[in-house]
Amino acid sequence: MDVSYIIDPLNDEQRQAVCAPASNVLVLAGAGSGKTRVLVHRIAWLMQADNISAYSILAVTFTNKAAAEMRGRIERLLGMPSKGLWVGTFHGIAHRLLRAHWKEAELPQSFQIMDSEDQHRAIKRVIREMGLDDKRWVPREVQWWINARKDEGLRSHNIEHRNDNYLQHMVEIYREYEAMCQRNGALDFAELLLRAYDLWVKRPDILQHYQARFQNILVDEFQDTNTIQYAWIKLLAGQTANVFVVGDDDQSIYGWRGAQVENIYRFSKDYQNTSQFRLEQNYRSTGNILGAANALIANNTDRMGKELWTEGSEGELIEIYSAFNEMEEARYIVDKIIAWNEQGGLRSENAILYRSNAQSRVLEEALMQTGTPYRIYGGLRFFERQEIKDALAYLRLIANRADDASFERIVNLPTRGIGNKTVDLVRSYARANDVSMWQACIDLIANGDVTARAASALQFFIDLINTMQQGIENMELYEQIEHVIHHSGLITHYEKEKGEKGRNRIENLEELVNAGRSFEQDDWEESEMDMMSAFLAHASLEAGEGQASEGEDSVQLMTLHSAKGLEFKQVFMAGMEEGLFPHSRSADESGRLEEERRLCYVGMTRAMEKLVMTHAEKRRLYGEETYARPSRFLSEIPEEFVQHVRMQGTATPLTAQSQYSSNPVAEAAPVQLGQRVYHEKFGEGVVLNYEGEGRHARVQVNFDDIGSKWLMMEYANLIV
DNA sequence: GCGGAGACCCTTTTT
DNA sequence: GGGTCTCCGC
Repeated sequence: MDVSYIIDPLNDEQRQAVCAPASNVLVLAGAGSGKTRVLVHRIAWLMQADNISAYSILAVTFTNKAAAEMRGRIERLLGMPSKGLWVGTFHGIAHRLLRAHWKEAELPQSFQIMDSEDQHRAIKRVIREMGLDDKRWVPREVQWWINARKDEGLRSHNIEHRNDNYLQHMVEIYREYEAMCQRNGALDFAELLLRAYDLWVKRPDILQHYQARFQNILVDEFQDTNTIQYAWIKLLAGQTANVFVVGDDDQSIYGWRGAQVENIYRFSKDYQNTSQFRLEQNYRSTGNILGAANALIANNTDRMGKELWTEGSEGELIEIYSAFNEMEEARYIVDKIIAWNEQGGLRSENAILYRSNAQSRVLEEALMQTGTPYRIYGGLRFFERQEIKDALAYLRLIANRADDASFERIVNLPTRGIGNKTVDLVRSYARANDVSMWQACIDLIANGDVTARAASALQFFIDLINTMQQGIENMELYEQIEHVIHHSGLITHYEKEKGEKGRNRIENLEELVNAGRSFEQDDWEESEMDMMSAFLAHASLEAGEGQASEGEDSVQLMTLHSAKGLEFKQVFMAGMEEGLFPHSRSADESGRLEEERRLCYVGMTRAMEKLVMTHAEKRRLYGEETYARPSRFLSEIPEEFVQHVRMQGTATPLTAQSQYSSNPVAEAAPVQLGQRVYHEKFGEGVVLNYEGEGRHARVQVNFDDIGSKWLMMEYANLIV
């Protein structure tokens, strides 16, 4: 068989990795070095050259996007559908296993997946029911703690707490939460992995089946695996499978959610006969961008050591722009994008990256003002929207009456006279008698234990759900959704919400019907599940990037985290300020700081042609004005790669001076342009510019050591 | 039981 | 700044 189409497009290093003899392989792949390409070609190689069946191959990724892309590229390369091949996220594959073996995993067949918000609500409820103070036991923190334990493979009974009061409480909450999930047939994200792992540990016969099948396991982004994922792979691999992992320790940015970079180092020890390959040739970025990124990341200790290089040109210098405040920063970025666009470039070739989602608002406003189309990734995703979750809760309750979380969400939405008191009553009856809240309603009505008014309201709700279930029998999936959003009263309810918000919600609900329709066409695979259950699981596992206006050429906005794996011709990194990036919460531990630096490295290496990093001296964030120094990461980039750009107008300070000199306030300024001043922290410098009056007066000083800065006269204490 | 007004809290990244 | 929660009047 001719396999040249598989190996010809590869460079030497890539080819060695792709064609490595069947054994364990660790590929250390730098940013832009063709990581996905190696995985895709390796799979094709296994099938075509080694004649391995697609059925014996399992490829695991972290995001749905990556999984979809890998599958698509494999199919394009082979020119046929990848039948039998398992490609998916850790969570998706765990879910698939649990659906197939729900009984052995001790789950109800109708088990549901909770997203983070569902989990948060559930934990909150547990804390309240235990009579604990949620000021002291903050649901968010507890949630975080429980997830971290699950990621380590620990259940409540595995955790020692001896005389530690705090731990003891945490473990108790954890235990109660576990019990509640089990009662309701609800699984959180971490539980999917843990259950799938436990399933194999408890049932060696099932494990053996999969071990025999998946003799070839491939893992993408290996540096992001956590303890349980590592253990899961290891269990599956057993003694005989060949494991091929690709990763980059410099791009490990998920330590905060349990990812263990150490897993890369461990790999060669845990898997015998591992051959190791390094991909350092970069096909993405210019020499200057790579030089800067290499220099930055060299500040981290604990690296496996890699240096990216390119055959391409040096390209343009990296631009560092010092803005005055966040609005000016945004305007600068948008202007550059518009210029790019006017010179014939696409808007979609531009990405604006930021550390935290809170930064996106100002950027959005600037884009909107200029009528520049944009698209935001992350933030609130489709299936996470309130109205969508309401609709899904109806569908879930129809599918599974024991789903208490869904019950609570919609029992009085739209309001139908079932208030907190009644719900409390239902909840405590359910707890006391160990039945679902649904069943509790039925019992309470039958026993006459509720007021006549509450009883009739509850009965109305029960009838509503039952009637809808009958109503949607024999309907197509999308018709079922349509039926439910109308008959539940959700549409009417949201129609009452005024303004654009309400209209959007209606549109989203209608979009949900469309989502059902396209799910039927594209995503539905025959399996143990009925289509509705599959759709509901899909809604939890894939938050749904799909937004409207996808077709339009638009600027891409996203956090640095979600930019990993992507590339853009021109990249803007906004908010390069101490406290924001590196984030203040990362300052205390050095490990966290290194992770921030890796995040910066990830951001920089997204750029193909041009990288612009901006910082603002003054920023309104979380409703408060803050002043921040430029990020230390900026000063870690050697000057040879950098071009500093100052605020517009300041490049010609003297003309600016003539404009201002007619201004009486400027004339009254305590400093003069061109004057030499001394600042306690920044040393000596020359006054370049001055503006504002009184308390708000600001002065720009070009310091001998650190360059130009805007300072508030009020605080600067300049010595003339 | 319902809805509005104001206090209160947080505030990184996501499958 | 804004989302959530609580309280209060209807």
